[in-house]
Amino acid sequence: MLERHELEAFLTLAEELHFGRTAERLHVSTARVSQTVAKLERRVGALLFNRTSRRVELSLVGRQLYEEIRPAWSQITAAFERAVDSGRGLTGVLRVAFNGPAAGQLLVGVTQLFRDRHPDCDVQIREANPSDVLPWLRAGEVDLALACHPVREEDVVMGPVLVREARMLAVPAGHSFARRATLSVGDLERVTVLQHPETSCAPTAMTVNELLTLVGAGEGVGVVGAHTRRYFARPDLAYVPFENAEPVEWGLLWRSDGATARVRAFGDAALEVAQG
Amino acid sequence: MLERHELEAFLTLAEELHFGRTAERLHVSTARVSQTVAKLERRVGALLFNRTSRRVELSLVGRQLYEEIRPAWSQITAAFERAVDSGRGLTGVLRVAFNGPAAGQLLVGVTQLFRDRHPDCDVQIREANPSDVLPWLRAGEVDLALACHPVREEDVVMGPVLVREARMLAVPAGHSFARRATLSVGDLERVTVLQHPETSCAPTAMTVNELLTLVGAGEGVGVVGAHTRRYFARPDLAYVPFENAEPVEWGLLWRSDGATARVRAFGDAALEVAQG
DNA sequence: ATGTCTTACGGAAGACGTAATAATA
DNA sequence: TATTATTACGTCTTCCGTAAGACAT
Repeated sequence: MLERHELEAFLTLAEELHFGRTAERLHVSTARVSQTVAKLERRVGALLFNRTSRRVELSLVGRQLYEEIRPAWSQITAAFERAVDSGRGLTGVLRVAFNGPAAGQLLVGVTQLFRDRHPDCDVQIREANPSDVLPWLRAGEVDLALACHPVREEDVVMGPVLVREARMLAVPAGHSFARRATLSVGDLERVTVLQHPETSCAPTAMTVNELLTLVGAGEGVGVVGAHTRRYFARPDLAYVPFENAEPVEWGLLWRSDGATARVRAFGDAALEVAQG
Repeated sequence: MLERHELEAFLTLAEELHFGRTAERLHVSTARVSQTVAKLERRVGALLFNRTSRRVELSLVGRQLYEEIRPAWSQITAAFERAVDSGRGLTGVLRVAFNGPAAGQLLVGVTQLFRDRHPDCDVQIREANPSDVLPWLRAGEVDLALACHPVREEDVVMGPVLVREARMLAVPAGHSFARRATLSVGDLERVTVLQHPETSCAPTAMTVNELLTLVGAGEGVGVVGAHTRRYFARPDLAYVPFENAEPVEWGLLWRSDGATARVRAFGDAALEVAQG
């Protein structure tokens, strides 16, 4: 008595706190989520969520239940995944997200190696905007993402660093910094730094192109990785390296409860390609 | 993807290793168990059980899966039970097994107190043969059992001792021991001791009456608790106390993953009745 | 030959989506 | 008024038991 679909509806709603998004993640209608949760609450005998048509939040019993069953259910799904993997070897689909042409190019090589080794496992690559990466991972829309480290989230694991590149500043072509050979981090205090999703949690630009356009328009400057200079050379911009900044590091991300054999095997392939 | 009914069919079959008993525990037909497991195996891509129509045993992947999933699922069901308890207070049914008239009499008092405190929770009492106690607990047919301590099983928990009584020996009326005021444990070496389910794992008598009948027929002697003398006084038997034996101890037993609020509340009531 | 697992098939339960409704900010 | 949760209802999947079959001892 506590069906899988009820469990997942409850867990997902507890995370999303929104019937629409929950339904989307579960690929069902919002009506179904509502009815499923309502039925569960009737059986428990108490509201699991306090909600109006505008806000959803966990009740006390709901929170307690969530905390107790979330890790256990992750364990079960992971164990099942492992059983499938050892049952049929590496099969199924592995969905990988990336952001930016440099990451894409790296993934091409990794994917070739992976497909070579595991021909029965399908690999699907999707480009993501930086702000999509974590939501996609959390929703299970992708199993892996190649993104900028560091991501400090409890439910997401970072793999080893695959690429390290110099941190550079994108400035308008006419800016005084454009004539400098190098910059120091201290120089940033004298200019407006536009936030960029790869390096910040509160972005003003959702994509690299948006950021660079803003910089070109003189709205400010932007911190980017060295690859940007190669892939996004523009007449209205100049890129100047820092002399004392930490490098930008790229690596794979996956959900901490999503470390399936597929994910681990892809991580192995990625590390080999990056090192070789 | 791993429905509750599949999970329970798998876990139960892994414990019973028998489709018929599994079906019985799950209250479904054996055909259903067979189809459910078969479907699960198709999805995993490997046999979970090696079986003929005569023998069922866990495969390697099956064993791995069982060990990883068993504790997690227990956690989930227990958490759900707790949610229901805190949601509607103590409701539902509590099924308690006991063995022997003395235990039954104690349970009458405990049940009265429990019903007084938790009028919304139904209590069902069933008498069990000593050999039924553990199977019934494991199958979830009862939530609690009042039985002889000690039971040393990993999946069964013993509550505190509720009753302590002298250990006595049942002997034929004409036996030389029948004229003794007391016996020592050493005396047992000179006679045939019939095993009794309450005190042994390899019984020759399934019930107390069977044991006493055998003793009366001169087949041997039997070790029993003092209450037996009161409830099973027979002309063909004599009961003689030991002077140096450990007392017989009675207490409640429940499944280690079945410590619901109902079970705990009944345990509390039992302890109060036994002490008061 | 008997007990046990599996296959075949018809019926019922309930999970699902669409569309209309209620409620909140 | 717009957004979001809930209710109503018809469809369809699939879970289920019965009964017959296959298999091993």
